[in-house]
Amino acid sequence: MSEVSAKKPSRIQRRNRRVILDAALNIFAQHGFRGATLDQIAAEAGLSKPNILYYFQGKEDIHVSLLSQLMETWLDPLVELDPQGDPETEILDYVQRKLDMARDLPRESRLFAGEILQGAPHMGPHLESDLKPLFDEKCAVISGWIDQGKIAALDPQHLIFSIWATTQHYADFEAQVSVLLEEEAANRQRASNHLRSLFSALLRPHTPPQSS
Amino acid sequence: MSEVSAKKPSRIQRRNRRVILDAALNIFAQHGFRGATLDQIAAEAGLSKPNILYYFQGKEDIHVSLLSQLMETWLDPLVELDPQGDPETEILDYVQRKLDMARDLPRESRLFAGEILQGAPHMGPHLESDLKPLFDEKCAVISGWIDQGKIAALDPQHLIFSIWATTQHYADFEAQVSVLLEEEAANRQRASNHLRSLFSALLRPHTPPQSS
DNA sequence: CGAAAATTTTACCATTTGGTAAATACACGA
DNA sequence: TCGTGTATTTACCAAATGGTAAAATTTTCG
Repeated sequence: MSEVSAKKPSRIQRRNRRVILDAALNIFAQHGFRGATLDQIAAEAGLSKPNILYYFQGKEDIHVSLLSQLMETWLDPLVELDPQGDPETEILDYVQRKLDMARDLPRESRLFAGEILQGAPHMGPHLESDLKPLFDEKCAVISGWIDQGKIAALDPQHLIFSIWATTQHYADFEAQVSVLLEEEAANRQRASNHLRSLFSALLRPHTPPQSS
Repeated sequence: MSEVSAKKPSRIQRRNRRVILDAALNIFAQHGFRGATLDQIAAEAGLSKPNILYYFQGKEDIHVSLLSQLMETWLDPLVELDPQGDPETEILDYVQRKLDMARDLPRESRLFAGEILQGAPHMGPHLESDLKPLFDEKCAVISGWIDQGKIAALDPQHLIFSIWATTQHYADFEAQVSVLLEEEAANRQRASNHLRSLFSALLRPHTPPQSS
């Protein structure tokens, strides 16, 4: 009986909450938290402002809902990094998953980036409780691989930072990337190849030229 | 004679404009353009709001002034990349300069990141006119090095993106980095070493990537 | 000094924005 | 079909915010 209001949500409730969150994701990702207005979100969702406030306590509530919902999706690729798998494959596949995610979910990437950029005012706890343990765990996995001589001696923490930075860059700095890159269909593949080379070179810097 | 109002600025003018821009940099970097208020900037600058509007046409004018002023500083490390120098040294030194800049000027990095994240609403022209030509020029330099067999066959454009992403990450995502890294004095050096390894590994192997 | 120009303050204003109260329309099970 | 709880709209409001007018103060310079 710890739940205060535990009515099961109706079909309309579920639909409208989903519609609102999707609209809010568009707006928040584009303008940031302060830059977004409830009127914009309402218009995007095709609902009236008071109607939106019927489903959410307020602007901040929507934002927080989006962020915590995003956390799961966001951490998923790292969760999948398998301690039992082949180290090089695992890490390069992780890079690829992160890149795919940045490409397929740019709104989510920008929402997250904006939040962190502002000092994570709505996410401090989540970072500590969700991200930090996972990060530490996977750093330990990578350290283990290094100790076993399976990959080069690199810095696990900063390796992960580099993977995050390079992959999310394509979503977060898309406005800049698109100015500098002529629009080509092959860009996606070129980015993927580049990152593969980049991190693959780091993992086996002293290995013979060929391996496959 | 093309200047409309070309009075030379007084000492007070120069001092106050500088004070305002510095205050605005603090506020804009922390809250973004929409999140920042003139009152905050005024308080930070120790001036009254109307007094600020005596020196700048409006909020947007301050923001634009900051951004165009920043452009020079920001591009400087890339300008210094010397086509005549040793390729590996030049690129690794560029990485180091960018990392130092992210560390020493985090406000500027975040201001820039926020602007790009929102789709560069105040910087589109600057990107085209200032950044793009420089970017293309330096990509050509790197391509030249590749053609001469001085470095591995890599993708110049995406290499530069990776350098930007990894270095600026430490400023832009500082809120996340500081949660995940225990505060150590050595972190700065560790990041530097890591990035050196990362890009150095990419440059060295002259083995063309396997296509599959 | 003293007047003109530059600078700063005081007192406002219009708009935007997050949010609310209450009335109204609707859905759905008995 | 009817009544009850759910969903939505209408009409607002108070605070915040970008900005202005004009008076008052300070600086500059002949």
